[in-house]
Amino acid sequence: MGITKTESYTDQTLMLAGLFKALGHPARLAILQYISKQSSCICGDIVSELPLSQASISRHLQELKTVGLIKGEISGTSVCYCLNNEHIPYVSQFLIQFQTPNNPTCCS
Amino acid sequence: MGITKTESYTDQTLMLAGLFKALGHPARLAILQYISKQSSCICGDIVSELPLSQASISRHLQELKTVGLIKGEISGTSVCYCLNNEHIPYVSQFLIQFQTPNNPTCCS
DNA sequence: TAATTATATCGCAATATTACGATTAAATAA
DNA sequence: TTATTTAATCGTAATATTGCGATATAATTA
Repeated sequence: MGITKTESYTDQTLMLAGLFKALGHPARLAILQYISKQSSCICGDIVSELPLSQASISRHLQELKTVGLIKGEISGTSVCYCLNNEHIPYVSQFLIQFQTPNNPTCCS
Repeated sequence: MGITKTESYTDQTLMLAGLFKALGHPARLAILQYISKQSSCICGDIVSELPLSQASISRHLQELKTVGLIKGEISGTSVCYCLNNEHIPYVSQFLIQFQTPNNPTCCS
């Protein structure tokens, strides 16, 4: 149905899935890397960095903001975006459980 | 368009985005956690663990397998799935760049 | 061989995502 | 006030995802 049975999962699982989902698009990864590369806040010159329209970049930025991966602040006519790394540790921590050695007797 | 301009990104970015995307659904996170919880290979009793139909679970398993997050091996009439942690370090490594301290002069 | 079991795939419907041009809104500059 | 600049939002079209019932496939068992 293209709709997810969200009521069946814990809040934590839903939150993590939301973060992963936001990270699950190459444009958003590129945006995050570009913002992270800058030492200070950058503004909408992401548009000139990526081969997407202003409208599309803006939508991706909103998605990243919604899940809390970036913050934005109006400054004049432009908007300054920067990383919000608050949630990154949860994501990294979650992945650790999958870093145990592969079971050698299993699915060779 | 619901289609991504994949030709604009590096293979590495596309691969990471694919992994994040696969992780970006609560059912798939739940499946991974369930598989990881078992000490040995488990089979399709994931179906009885999650509130999804056999067809839907099977689809999610295929997606996880496609991006290489799990491996599957036929054993009798059933199929044994287990984690493939091969790609996890890339994902974790990628996230490290975002773990630098937030710029305090930026987007208070 | 026929039935059973376990899983994958097909076909479909509902919803979501992606992208963009056009428009709107809000702040600044002329 | 009127332009200009910058970014968000609207509307639309194309494609993707999610989910399930039904069916197919493949190995096992009777």
